[in-house]
Amino acid sequence: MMERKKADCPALPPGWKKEEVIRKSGLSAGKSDVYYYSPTGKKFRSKPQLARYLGNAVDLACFDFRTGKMMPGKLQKNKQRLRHETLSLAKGGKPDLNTALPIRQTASIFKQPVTKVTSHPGNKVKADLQRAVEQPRQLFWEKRLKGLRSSDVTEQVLRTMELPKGLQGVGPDPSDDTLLSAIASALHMSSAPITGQTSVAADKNPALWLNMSQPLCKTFTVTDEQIREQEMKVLQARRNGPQTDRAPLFRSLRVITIVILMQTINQKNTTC
DNA sequence: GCCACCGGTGGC
DNA sequence: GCCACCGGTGGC
Repeated sequence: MMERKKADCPALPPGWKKEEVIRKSGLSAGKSDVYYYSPTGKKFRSKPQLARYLGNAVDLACFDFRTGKMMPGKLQKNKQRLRHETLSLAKGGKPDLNTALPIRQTASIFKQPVTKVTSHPGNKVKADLQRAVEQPRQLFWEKRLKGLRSSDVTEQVLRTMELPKGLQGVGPDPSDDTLLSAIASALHMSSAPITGQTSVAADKNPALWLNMSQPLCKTFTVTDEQIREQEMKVLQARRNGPQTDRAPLFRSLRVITIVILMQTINQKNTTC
C-alpha cells in the first residue's frame, strides 16, 4: 500500500499528526479529507471528535481543522456550538463545565477588578484580592495551560520561547511552555516573592510536598547576568536578517518578554 | 470485523 | 452552492 505522508501538527500537542487524503474517484474526486492521528495512533476525522477527545487540554475554538492551524480572530465555524451555548445560558441553564475554559480569557499585567452583575441596582465593583489566593486550587493546575500559544498578526502560531537555563520545571509536565505560563501566572496571582518550589522533596513526590503558593518550578534566583544574557539575544535577533522579514522582530519581542518577566520577578522579590 | 473511502445532507 | 461532519459499505 502506498504510504501517505503524515505531517506534524504544531498547533496540537507534540506527537499529533495531520494527514490530507485526496479522493481519487466518484463524484467528489479531487476533493480531500483531513485526518488527525493522536500520539497513540487513534484516527480523528472531524473537529467535534477531536474536541471530545482532548477535552480541556487544548482549546480548539480557533483551530482550523482543514489547515491544522490556529486562526485567532476568525471566531471559526464554531458558530454552531457558540449559538448553542448562549441559547442554553439564556434559558437559565448552567454553563457546560466540560467545554468552559479553565482560565480567564483576558490577560493583564495589572490586577483587574471584577464586576458582579445582578438584577439589583447599586452594584459595587469588588476587587478580588484575598479570595483568589484562598480559593482551592487543583494540584498541577498548570497542566491546563498546556497547548496555549501566542500568535502574531499573520495569525501564525509562534514557536516556544527559550527560557534561561536556571529555570526548571517540577511535576508531571516539564515543558518550557508550561513553565513559562506557570511563572507568568504566579506573577499575576500573588504579590509574594517568586522563589519556586523550595522543598527538595517536591521534586521526588510533587503530589505530597508541593507548595501551592509557588509555581511548578525549582528554586531559582534571577541574576543580572542572566538578564544581560537575554538582552544580548535581543540585539542578535535584531541584527540577523533584513527588516522585511518578520521573524527576527518577533523573535526579539519574545526575548524581551522574558527579560521583562525576569526583571519583574527580581523587582518583586527584592521589594517584599 | 475493520477501516479506507466516498456519499449524503444539515446548516450556513 | 459549499462543505464539515459522519453514515454506510466494499474490499480485505
